[in-house]
Amino acid sequence: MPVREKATILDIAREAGVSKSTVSLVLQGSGLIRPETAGKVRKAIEDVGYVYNRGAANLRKSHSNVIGMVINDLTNPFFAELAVGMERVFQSAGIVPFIANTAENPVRQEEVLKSMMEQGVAGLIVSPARGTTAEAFRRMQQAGIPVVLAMRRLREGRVPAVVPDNRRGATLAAAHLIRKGHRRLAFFGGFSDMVVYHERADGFRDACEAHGIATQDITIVEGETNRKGGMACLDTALSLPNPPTAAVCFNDAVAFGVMLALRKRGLEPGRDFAVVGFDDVVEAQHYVPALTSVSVDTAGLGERAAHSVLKMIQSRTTRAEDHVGAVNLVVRESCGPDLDTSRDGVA
Amino acid sequence: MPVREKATILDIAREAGVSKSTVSLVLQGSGLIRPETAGKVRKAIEDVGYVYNRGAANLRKSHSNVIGMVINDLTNPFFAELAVGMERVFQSAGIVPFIANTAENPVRQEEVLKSMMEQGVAGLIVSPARGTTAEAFRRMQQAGIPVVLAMRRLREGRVPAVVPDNRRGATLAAAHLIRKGHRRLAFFGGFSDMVVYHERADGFRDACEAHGIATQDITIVEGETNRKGGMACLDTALSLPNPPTAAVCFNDAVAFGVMLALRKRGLEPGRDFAVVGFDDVVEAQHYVPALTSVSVDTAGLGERAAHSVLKMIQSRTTRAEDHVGAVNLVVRESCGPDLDTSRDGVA
DNA sequence: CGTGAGAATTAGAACGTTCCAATTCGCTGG
DNA sequence: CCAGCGAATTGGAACGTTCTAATTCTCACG
Repeated sequence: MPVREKATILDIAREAGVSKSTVSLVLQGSGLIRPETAGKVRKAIEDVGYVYNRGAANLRKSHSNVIGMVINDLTNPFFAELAVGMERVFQSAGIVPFIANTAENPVRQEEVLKSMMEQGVAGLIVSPARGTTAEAFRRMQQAGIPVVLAMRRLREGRVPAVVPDNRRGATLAAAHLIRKGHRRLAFFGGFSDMVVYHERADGFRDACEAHGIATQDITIVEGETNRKGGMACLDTALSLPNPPTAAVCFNDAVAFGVMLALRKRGLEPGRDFAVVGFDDVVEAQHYVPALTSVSVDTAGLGERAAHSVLKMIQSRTTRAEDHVGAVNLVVRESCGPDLDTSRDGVA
Repeated sequence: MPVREKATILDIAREAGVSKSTVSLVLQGSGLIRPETAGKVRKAIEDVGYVYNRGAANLRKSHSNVIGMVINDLTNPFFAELAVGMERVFQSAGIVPFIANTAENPVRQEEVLKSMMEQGVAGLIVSPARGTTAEAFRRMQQAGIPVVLAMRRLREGRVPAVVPDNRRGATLAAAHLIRKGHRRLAFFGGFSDMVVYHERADGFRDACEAHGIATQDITIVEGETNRKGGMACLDTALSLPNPPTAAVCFNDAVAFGVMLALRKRGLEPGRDFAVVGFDDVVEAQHYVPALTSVSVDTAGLGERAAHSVLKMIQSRTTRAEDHVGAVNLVVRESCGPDLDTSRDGVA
């Protein structure tokens, strides 16, 4: 491979015997150029192995076609689905989104956001790391770069968000358990510094209250939002004096953890303890037992968020309406059959 | 939010009462500047809300600190793990990798690679989409941009790759099944236009041959490398006249599919049919039954690949040694206990 | 054969940074 | 008080593109 210097627009102008302006015009597909000339230019481009320098171009154009996607946990299949939804709409808009992972780390997130800005992104879709404040987005607001939050909103600050109806989802889940005959319920996972946590936990409480579940029969255990956290939550809850017989989990990962921990204790999820998840990731239906979960149409929310940024970019505004996506409960096997109300649960 | 024009280095120079050169120096942390002056500059930067324009800078510097990561299926947790490994090393090198997904689509991959080049990436780690040819990387070779393939290598062409020892892994898996007493074996999933497929299938055949399994007792079924593909493979295989009693699967996703399909037929994975996966994704250990799988230290390979590009970038070369990562079989429950050799399998 | 009116092409000034070379500053020593 | 030196600062060209305004072609028409 010849390590020839990287070709510029002038090189290919010389090669094709035209001016750099002409080449530029061809590059942006202007109809002004005689097809014959355009052909010559395109051939030269191919011959020389020219690669367009978008950085240089943006210097003048001031609008790039890159959109950044900042995600807090690439490892959670849930976020991969979100990404997939977004990509669908960007692809058809001829845009290549750049994804970056923050691993739930605000410091890393700061770096990532900085890097994206420096790169000159036209817009940003962010699923913020735990503990993110509106402050983190001041820079973008200042620079007029559209930001849409996905899946998680901020406590304060006016950053538009696309989120599922967390409260209602949790209400549905809890009501389902109560309808099944459970009277001692738990909510597992999440931390009180996350807005989503409050929304879901509140929805859970709503249902308990509406159905007259006594406060002392409600167990709430905070914990990490992954399998490990779920396992820990269950262990904590079952060692309590008045243990629950069923749980609404912060998300599916936590639910899987809970089921794992149940098995480890020789209890069968669904029969000995009912579990509901949240998010309805693809694995939920394949698990044994299949997980009852609140479905949130992740990919759909991703699409929605993508459309939002696109529109904001076009209308050069930095604000937009929030969007709250519908949720619905997908009943599978992890809550077992209706509980005999005379039976008193398990421990 | 004041939609003030975006500030440049000159604005902050004016603000701080120094020259643009000084600001530039401060920006790159030169020790030449009097600390006092640097302080003034940094304050101005903060006040004005300046964001560095890396595009403009690269115009002169000609080396960026962006590294691209092109992945063929973000949805597969396996690749998310790969990404995580890479990020670990990039993070400590102060580099923010940009990830893009090709969804196993060579056309999309072409777009993505083009976009990354235009963005001026310093190097690329690519897990190529199915059917990718060396041709796809000619551009980068020409431009002297280091490319390292991860997890999949190309049939032809000299693009350095970091891959697991596929052949040996498949051999281990098959040998395990044979040791358990199985005599009619299958290999499920993957397509013959994938190099990995050949490596794994060959390893499988090696073991069969070494242990004297007759050719007519070997079933090979191609299929998609996801759950759906696995289900299809099992269905096909069990409808054959001389059906297998155990299978080595192309990857864990296929293995999960196979187990699903077994259940659907009322067969119990592990007891009625033995299954081995490949990749050992985190879910493998949590599945019921836990999946026996070939572990490949995905994150480790990711790290390795990352180090490779870094080194290539530094030494401005475009070639490097291949790296073949060690594999080992993690035995769990999906192959059941040793098979009674008098028993004749199932169908 | 001259004249316009488009159509097609082009020169040249930006854009925001880096970096070399040149300038100025602050001292020390004579 | 000045020479001289290193430290600190700065001017200006260059990087690869876009875009406006200007120029040159081409050709139909009188």
